[in-house]
Amino acid sequence: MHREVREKILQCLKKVDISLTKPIGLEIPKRESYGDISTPVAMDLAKDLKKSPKQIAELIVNNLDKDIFESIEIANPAFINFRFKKEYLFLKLKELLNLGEKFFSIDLGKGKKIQIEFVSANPTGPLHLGHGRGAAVGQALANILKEAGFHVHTEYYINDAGRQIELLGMSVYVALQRLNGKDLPMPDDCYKGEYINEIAQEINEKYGQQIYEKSFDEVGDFLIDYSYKKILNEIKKDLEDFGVVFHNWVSERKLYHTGEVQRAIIKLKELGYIYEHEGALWFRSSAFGDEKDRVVVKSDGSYTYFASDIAYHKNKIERGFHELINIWGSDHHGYIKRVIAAVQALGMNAEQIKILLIQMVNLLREGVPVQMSKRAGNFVTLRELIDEIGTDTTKFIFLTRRHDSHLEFDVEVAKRQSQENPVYYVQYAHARINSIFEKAQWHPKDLDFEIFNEDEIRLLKKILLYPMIFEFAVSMREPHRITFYLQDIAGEFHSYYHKYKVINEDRTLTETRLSLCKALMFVLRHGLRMLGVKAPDRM
RNA sequence: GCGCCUGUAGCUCAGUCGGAUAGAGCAACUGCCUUCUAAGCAGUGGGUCAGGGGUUCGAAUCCCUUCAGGCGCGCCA
Repeated sequence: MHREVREKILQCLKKVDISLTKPIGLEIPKRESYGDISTPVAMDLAKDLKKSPKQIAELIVNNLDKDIFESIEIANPAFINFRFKKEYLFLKLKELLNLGEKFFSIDLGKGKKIQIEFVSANPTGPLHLGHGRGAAVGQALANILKEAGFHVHTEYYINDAGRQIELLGMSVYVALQRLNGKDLPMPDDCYKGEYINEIAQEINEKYGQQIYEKSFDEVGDFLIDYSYKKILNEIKKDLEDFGVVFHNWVSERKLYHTGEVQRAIIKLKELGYIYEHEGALWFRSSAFGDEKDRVVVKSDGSYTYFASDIAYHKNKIERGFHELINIWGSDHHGYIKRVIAAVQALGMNAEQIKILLIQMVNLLREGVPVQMSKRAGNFVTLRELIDEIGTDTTKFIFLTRRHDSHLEFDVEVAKRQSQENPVYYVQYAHARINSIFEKAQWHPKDLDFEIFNEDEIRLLKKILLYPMIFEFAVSMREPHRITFYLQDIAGEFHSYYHKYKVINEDRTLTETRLSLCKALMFVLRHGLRMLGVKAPDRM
């Protein structure tokens, strides 16, 4: 619906020979008295055209094709407020009913290839809350972008090389020794969670003394391999149960083994961005706005983590994506500039890579902050949330915040609150509608939309504006906007449901109201599907 | 010390890259189940948008500054 408005304004501007410098802004007015949809475009144009905003607004209104509007008003300072004709609304409703959820598919992507890399947690321990948040956002983003016509490719980058993974092996080794009566202290930088002991236990049962009697040098590689693979499998299972699916899993090790890391450095050297200083090789990231240059090959000849990351991004670029989206924990923010610098050095525009930071999740229990440390083994896992709170609630809570705002997650409240939880509110609306359709047969033949009352028209308008919200969520890369809309429209429905009987003695009225419910059902299903949340038939 | 993020109702948070009289949910209080699901509805109260300056027709939004909180600042990963 909003697209027709935008289209008409564009046509009109063309007609009066005004060119735009930025896209036409459309808003849903705060007050109903301001109309159904509104644009501040006249005010935006005022500066460029050196005319009063009001004059421009009048010019636009006078030259506008008004067929779908009941009224168009100019309000102070120079908003143009549109109100749709009922017949037009009914036309759109019929279209929606015919198409179902396909009504909401739009082609904004035009086949553009986007890669989203998210979660990418080190396989040194179970996924925790923060990873869950990244997973929920990443998956929802993938869903909406795909729905909007982008070719979306999701990927998990496995940091299965380097120091952390070695520490994992060492942790298991020490746990194994302790299990067999040796009084070895667990080194400070080792992982201490219960899962380490479980892995040690498992290895002990399977292999016993042929492992623990040997030195770490002898069995380290085996332990590392065994442990990280086991953990990675757990991670995969957790994500699967959380409804998150990756098209691809990329191994950091592999980038080393195939020589891609080396080739990436050579490539940068050829491009003139690598120089030697104090025995190390540096990448000239300062040429792209980073505070200082960064080491890629240490003076002892080994690569830094950054080197493999460059290789990984080079690999992404070579696969021909038009846009890369990386979803990181906010504690990596200091890393952004150098990665964007590397991507630019390798020939991509800065606009083609977006790094979304997922802010910290502050964990509370009954209002009391819980200190989380992966190494200390003191944290709430995603698995725990899935089991105790459920995937739908967990996802919904994660998606009821902007990704870059801090989130307080009180586990006890989320568990206890199951009755007042916003996700149930939305799902309940769907279940209620479904129960209506279980009681009534819907034969959308003798519809008479003219009998809609004020409340029904309002609900219909809100339903028909969902595509605008959806489009906005897509272009801003902000799935949480859908979450808020769903809560809003669910509220409208509950209110309506309470006030009117959908099934009643009047055949035509019943059919017509059922049509409205059907339309809303499509919206709820679509929105929930985008968030990765179930739309249950009964509750 | 430098950098990034945040500061909106008692609490948790929205607020369409500058727009109209700042919005939800929770909590509190008052009502509503013989009627399509009460995981619901109707209503009431609640704000100097952290403080101060600036930019302009117009600021929660942009700039400067102060304060408060979080997170980063290795030839670690």
